[in-house]
Amino acid sequence: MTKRRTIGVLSRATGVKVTTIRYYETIGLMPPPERTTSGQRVYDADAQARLAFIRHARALGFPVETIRELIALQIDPGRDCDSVDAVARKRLADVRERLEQLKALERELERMISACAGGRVGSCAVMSALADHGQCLHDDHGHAGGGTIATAT
Amino acid sequence: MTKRRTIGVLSRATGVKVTTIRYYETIGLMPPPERTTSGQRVYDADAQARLAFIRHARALGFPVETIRELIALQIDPGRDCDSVDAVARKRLADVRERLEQLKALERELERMISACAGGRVGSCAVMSALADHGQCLHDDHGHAGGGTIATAT
DNA sequence: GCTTGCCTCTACAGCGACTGTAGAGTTTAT
DNA sequence: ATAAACTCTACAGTCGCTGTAGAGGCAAGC
Repeated sequence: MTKRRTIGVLSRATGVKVTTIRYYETIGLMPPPERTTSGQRVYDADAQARLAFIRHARALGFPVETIRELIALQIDPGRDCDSVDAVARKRLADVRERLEQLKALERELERMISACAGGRVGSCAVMSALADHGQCLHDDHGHAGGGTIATAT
Repeated sequence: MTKRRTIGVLSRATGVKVTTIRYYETIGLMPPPERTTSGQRVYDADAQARLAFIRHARALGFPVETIRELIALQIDPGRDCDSVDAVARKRLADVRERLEQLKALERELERMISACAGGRVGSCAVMSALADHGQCLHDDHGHAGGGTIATAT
């Protein structure tokens, strides 16, 4: 007996919000499930496994497009593992790059905060550190407008 | 003689793209500058300082709303420095939290990749690690649907 | 004066990955 | 029978920009 899951049950089982599950369906990441006569979605164990896979990959920061590729590979399990490995390695490289950026941010924020003596805003070290024309971080203020600002948080 | 800067000059001076400067104007982060008779924007040194401040704060990951608050504080420099300090500390806490998350991702990705023996996709360790129902990272799969998936990269 | 080539203008759509809302219908529990 | 909880669709909004289209402006060289 294959368990019949409504979208809410599936949501609680996987930790993916109901609206997000429907969104994944609209973008083709989840296949359209069967419906009851009244039109409610009914999911099986395969759907749950797939959603769990997606959730885990998203938690690791893989973009949706990459997950789409991984699923395509999954469906064709005879192929070489290299592409999967490459995707994971690429992701690891991205994560490490972001880690370095964040560590730099951490250092600068620490420096700013420790300099704050708690006076008035007019003489606040944090403020003057910010007003300082971006010397500390990545000061490309001379030549090119390569203004890729660090993607937030 | 106050230098008259067109938007392109300002852009090159600060490393903020022309379109982004105009965007900051529409959202009220930059004040509307003077215009030539033909309608082109003309900026002064104050505008450049303000834009440099914004750029630096954005590079540190402060959200635009927070920068708006900081600018409001800046305009009123007699007030206590506490709120500025608090904003910076909050940001530091956010950065550190994100650092921890990313380190966890790094560890899990390393583990996945080192387990990959390079066979076929059907038996790929990376794939089965992903299919594994989210045990490793933050397995809130029991009770609540608190599905805040780690914000990507 | 005229052309060339870059610069600037406005207005609006699109990105990624969802989230929120409105308004209506369905299922389950009491 | 009724209330509570769930589900449906469709679409707008989020954040911080980026890209596009089509039109007009400006300095330098001829």
